[in-house]
Amino acid sequence: MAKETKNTLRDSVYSSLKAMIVTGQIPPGSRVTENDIAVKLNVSRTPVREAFNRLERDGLVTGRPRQGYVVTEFDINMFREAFEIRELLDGHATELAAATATEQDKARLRAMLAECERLAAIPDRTTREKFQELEVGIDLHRVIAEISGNVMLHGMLCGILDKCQHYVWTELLWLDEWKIARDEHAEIVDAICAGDASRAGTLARAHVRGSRDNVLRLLQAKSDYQNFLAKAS
Amino acid sequence: MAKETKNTLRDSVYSSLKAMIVTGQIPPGSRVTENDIAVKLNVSRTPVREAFNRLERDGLVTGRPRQGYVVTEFDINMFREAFEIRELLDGHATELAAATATEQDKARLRAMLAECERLAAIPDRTTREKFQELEVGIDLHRVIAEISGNVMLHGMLCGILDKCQHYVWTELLWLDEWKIARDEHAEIVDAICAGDASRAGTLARAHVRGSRDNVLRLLQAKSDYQNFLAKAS
DNA sequence: ACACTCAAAATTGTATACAAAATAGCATGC
DNA sequence: GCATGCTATTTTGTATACAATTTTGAGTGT
Repeated sequence: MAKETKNTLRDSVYSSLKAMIVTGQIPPGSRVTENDIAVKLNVSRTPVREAFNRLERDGLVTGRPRQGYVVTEFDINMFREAFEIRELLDGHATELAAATATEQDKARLRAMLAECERLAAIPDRTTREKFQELEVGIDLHRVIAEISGNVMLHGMLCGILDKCQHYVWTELLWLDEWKIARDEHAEIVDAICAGDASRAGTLARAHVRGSRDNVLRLLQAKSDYQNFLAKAS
Repeated sequence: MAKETKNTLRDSVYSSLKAMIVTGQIPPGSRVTENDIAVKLNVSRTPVREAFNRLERDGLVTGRPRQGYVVTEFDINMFREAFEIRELLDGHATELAAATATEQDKARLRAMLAECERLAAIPDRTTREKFQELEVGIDLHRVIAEISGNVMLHGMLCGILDKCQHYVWTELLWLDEWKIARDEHAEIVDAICAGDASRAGTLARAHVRGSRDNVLRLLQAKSDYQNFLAKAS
């Protein structure tokens, strides 16, 4: 049956499908039919269709009339676009969060930071644990957006972060060199806790740019590696 | 049948419903049942359901399981949130547009400006013509976002602009004092045509702030008027 | 061997039937 | 007369049946 059982089948199917897509279980570019999913999750096509509709709205799948759905393949351009927007939104959200965070909010952020540290310190990490660290790192930004108090901003940032997460997980997680900018996260949380909105915003924007450059560097490395393999064969 | 006939019924229903909601034909806060719409548009419930799903994702209706859908009532807070984000996104999009606009793009913007002028100059305007002027004014921002070249940014801005349009049309259009900031639009287009990204961005951000203040002022006037009526009765 | 045509299979789009849940109204009891 | 509980209606959630369209493949003709 479904992975997570919520109130309605539609929501449950949506969650399952989204998880399968974001984590790369269903690889980008692969064609997915309603029937496959319906059979796999043991439900009828109706809730599956509605889940697909929402996923299409999220930009995680693209579907053309009577031709089925394809898991979105993000190219480097979409990635650049997403990070360009993230710099604006994340920066602003972090400023707002620094200005309005309560003690409870601050404790929550520090706890996430600690969890990140804990996961990073595990000696021989499984892939699952590496996933988790990445996920907490991204969740930190979601929580900051939530603390900002701007509900719309929070929603939009969550949508973008989903896509970034999808991209990183499906394209780059095979690289062991991946590193989370733990220091930068810590600095941002510090600035928020100190209530220094201006500094928090500046740090957040720099962090987004840094993450972007880091990913672009890894993509280059990946491309080089693939070229090397192609030449060698 | 449906208002606009596109490829699929779902799309057609979506367009019709969205138009009815954004223009206030279906007033905010009113409950809408799938069956009503299905009967009204002479289609089955299935495409109506899918249209509602998309509208819910757009934030134009909110639906809870087995309780039907309600046209979203925007309060002043949502309005502030939307304009806060618009200032960021619109500003950035305008900067990008100024940096990359082709001659064709510039001609398109100038044509929209001219259309705005034409509609504004009509002596005794019908409500429909007032609608149109407002719509072209908002469309100008959509086109600028499109010209920016950042597809994701364009999509997000369109979503926000839909909501702003909805809010203004349903809450404020009854006021005759409404004025479009034609001069500001012209200045922005000028800056884009001159390729002055920095100035275009600054103007755009100021324009969003100005529009926000203008709407807030009108809201205050509306509130005062309603209080006056309440006291008088 | 290649290309073209037609048909069959697969897949989505739409409609309808049925089930479950929530709301509203009515009746009954206090 | 009011409150409470039950039933009936309304409405969404899900499943399935049917229609339309696209794709694929086989078969035939050149």
